[in-house]
Amino acid sequence: MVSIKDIAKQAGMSPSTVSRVVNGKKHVNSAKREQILKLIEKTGYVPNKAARSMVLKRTSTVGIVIPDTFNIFQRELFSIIERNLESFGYYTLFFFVKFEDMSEENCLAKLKGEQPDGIIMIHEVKNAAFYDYLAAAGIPVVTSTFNYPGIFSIHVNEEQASMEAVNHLLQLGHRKILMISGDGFTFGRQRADGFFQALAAADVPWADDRVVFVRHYTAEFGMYGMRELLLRNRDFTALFAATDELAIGAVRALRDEGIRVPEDVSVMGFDDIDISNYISPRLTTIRQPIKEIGEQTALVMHRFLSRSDLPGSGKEQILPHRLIIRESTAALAR
Amino acid sequence: MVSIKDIAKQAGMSPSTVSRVVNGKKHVNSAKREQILKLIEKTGYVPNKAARSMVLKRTSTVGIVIPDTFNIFQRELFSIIERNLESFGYYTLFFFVKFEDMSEENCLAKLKGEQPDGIIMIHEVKNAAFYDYLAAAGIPVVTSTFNYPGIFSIHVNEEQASMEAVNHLLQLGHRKILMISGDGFTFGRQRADGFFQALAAADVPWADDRVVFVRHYTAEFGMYGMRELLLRNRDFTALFAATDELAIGAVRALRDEGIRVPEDVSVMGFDDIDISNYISPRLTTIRQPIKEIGEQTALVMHRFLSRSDLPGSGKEQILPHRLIIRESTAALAR
DNA sequence: ATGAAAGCGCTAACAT
DNA sequence: ATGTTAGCGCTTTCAT
Repeated sequence: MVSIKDIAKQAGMSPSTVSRVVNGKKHVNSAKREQILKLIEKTGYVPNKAARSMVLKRTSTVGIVIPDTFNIFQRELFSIIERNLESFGYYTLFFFVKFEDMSEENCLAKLKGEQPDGIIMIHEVKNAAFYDYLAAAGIPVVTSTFNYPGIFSIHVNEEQASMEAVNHLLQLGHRKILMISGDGFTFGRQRADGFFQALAAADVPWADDRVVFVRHYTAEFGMYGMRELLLRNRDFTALFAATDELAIGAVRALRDEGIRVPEDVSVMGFDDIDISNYISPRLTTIRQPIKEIGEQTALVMHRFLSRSDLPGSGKEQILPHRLIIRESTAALAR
Repeated sequence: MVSIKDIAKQAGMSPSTVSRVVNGKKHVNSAKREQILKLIEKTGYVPNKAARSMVLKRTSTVGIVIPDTFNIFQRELFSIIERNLESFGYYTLFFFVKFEDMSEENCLAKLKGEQPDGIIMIHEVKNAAFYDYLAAAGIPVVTSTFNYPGIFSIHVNEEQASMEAVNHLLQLGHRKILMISGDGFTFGRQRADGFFQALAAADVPWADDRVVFVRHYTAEFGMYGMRELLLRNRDFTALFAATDELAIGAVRALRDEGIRVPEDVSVMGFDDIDISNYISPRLTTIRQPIKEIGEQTALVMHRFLSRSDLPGSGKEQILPHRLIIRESTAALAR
């Protein structure tokens, strides 16, 4: 591995001069600069990140905390964040939190060793010690797609969005509406809350057994959830699933019972993942402004880190969602 | 940030002793060891990775090169690899290659700075300089899901798998079979080759315009590809898509024209991504042994790195695929 | 068994 | 404008 010393020696100059060139500092004779640049090109020299971090006491790295089982929506989100972070000159480090005991602790230990300059959380870690450590260590944190007290958060208004989803169903004439959500994260509860609120606002009587909370927000669990609901009571005409993947699984379970979507039952999703526009029926859903969320997340982090401009007065940024009406919902027959 | 010196000072010992304890070396008085361990626990000390890498000249980090636009199959794969790598004690670093000029160079530069101990490639980088650098730098490389001359590769037999897919269609009585593949990567060409070979072996006449190569292996491009094919010639009864996502998009395009799957046209996918078993119709596809591929990839890398056991004589490991028959294919209606 | 000292590659203060 | 020096946190000889 060619080091700064090698370059210096070959150029007959000191390491400092080379360092100045590498970092684009002023006060270097332009002829020498040229020469060094040429040498760098020739040798393929690239500064050693570890060495640099050590003296600078920063790593130029942003950690992204994300569930090991990230869904398609999260996958798209972190791609966008990564891209934007890169454009600001940061490296990205992923911390995958697994669905296991100790995984959060594990992740925290890793994080301590890696010392990222900032942390973006796309996953809601349960252990408060996690946030406490970050706060104590003075590491800037931004949460994306959920909010955590005291932390800068970028997300949509989940309740509001859910209410709109349910209102869409209500406007279509549906009254007997079911919901599948998850109990894992705050957004699952928020989306369920929006569901309850919308129903209450419309004076639609509603019973406890019309909602089921499953363990994961996947198609597989959507199918299980729907089967459970089907077992309980078959008198319904619409379903609101807390994520598109859940919706896809639910549609599967419905079809397996010979129930047609949307002719017999309307189904709403949430997230508008890529595939939702291609499957049959195309899913009616709520779209989160994923691009904006990703861009804002990276931008806010950059501001924290560069201190060029502290994020606005507030502690959260709420971005607008949008109802996307497609084929999986229809007016109540008759 | 608490350092090894802090611990040493508090314990009234030297940094060397602390280092020995941290690294579980012998030759430390067990009472002192206890005391230090307690102190580490208390202070939450975690060794600084950068400092350690610098003296050790290794980072305990494995880089994973993956396309920015990774599909669901790749997402699952790298999750598995990451998990397994972690169990061997490695950190994982992701290098996302974007679909842009210079992105590979960019990625290579990053890689040089990060100095991972090994590289796992899930993405087939085009630029030979990439592989050349890795070889010259003596960094072990393992390619997963594709093979590259001279590099240890773990993958299925793509041609063979495609032939089986096509044979399934042939056995169902189909003769007029179309294909959608991509031109981006080797596997796209290999899967197309398998298609041609199977047709040739069965003496099925075939024309050039029955295959289309699209730019990305996504549902969106599957839809475009199918539309193109539909424009050319509507006389066909089956389609083989090089990935499940392509297949999903193709089914969309077919349906938009009122063509039923599988009643009018049978559709085969490849990869068996999660969602394929939930959508309608459930996709008939080829399953890659994703878990085994991921585990083997991590294991082979570990062997390279620990030198405990060099990977077997060969340079590749071919894992068995499997035909998964579901609902999107059916016997040719008379 | 333990400590002192050197050095990994780099940057920044300080000289010149 | 450029070089010299110290030091970031760690591990590893080499003494003792």
